Amino acid sequence: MPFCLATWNVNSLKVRMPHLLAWLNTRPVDIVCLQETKVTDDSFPVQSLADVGYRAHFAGQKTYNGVAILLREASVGTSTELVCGLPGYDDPQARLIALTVEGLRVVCGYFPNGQAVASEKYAYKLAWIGALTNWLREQVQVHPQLALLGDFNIAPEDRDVHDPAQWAGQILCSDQERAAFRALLALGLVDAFRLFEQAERSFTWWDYREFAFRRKMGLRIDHILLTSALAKRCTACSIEVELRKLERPSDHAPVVAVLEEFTRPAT
DNA sequence: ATGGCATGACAATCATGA
Repeated sequence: MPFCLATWNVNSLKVRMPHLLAWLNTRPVDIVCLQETKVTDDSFPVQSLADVGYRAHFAGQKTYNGVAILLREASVGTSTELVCGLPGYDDPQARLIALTVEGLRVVCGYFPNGQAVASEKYAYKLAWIGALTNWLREQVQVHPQLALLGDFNIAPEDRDVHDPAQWAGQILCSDQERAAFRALLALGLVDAFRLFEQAERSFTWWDYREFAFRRKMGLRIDHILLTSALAKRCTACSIEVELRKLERPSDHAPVVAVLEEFTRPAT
């Protein structure tokens, strides 16, 4: 049985629960990273997810942000080393959660949007990613099998943008953001999606406005980065575009990476 | 040049997203 890792910005877990449950029913991925849950921890739908076989770890806040990692009970054991919030970076915004399961370090991040280049939020975005990069530099040493999944809010290359000329230098596509993305790769991580041949105009986010989805006007800003040890085990990576076609969809589609059968290292 | 659409908080608009 292959082992599947997924990431999905749900844009409100409360609103997207029916979609999430239906999706997990047809595609029972083993580990699911969620962003923009927009729920406080006391109202996280723990029971509804337990009912369909998933154990949840979460770090949320009111109205904005919020991240979670769901573990499929039938396929993974106990998790350890739970981290909520970016270590060493004092941040009231709930944007990071990490845990270790099956020898796998799973880091789920909701990167700041940045709003506009040169804005205060842009500076925060770059600082946040810088702090993440520094923390991961240590993490990849300790955990050779590490996966960074989430909404990066960065389109790494022009081929990840429906209209590169229109987006040139804009937020999500600026040189500094792309450099920050490459700095993450420089830690020894690889973009799982680009390990395989993919269709042109493959995106993970489409604006709700202007019929952007049907017009294929999107960006690829949700990613799964893998250490080389994991990349060797990765046999496929795809975007679950079908979920963007549903009624009341999230503006993001999930990304799924498939790993070949995991062999527990000898202890 | 601006807003479009969606969500949540809050009770008519407003902040935020990307």
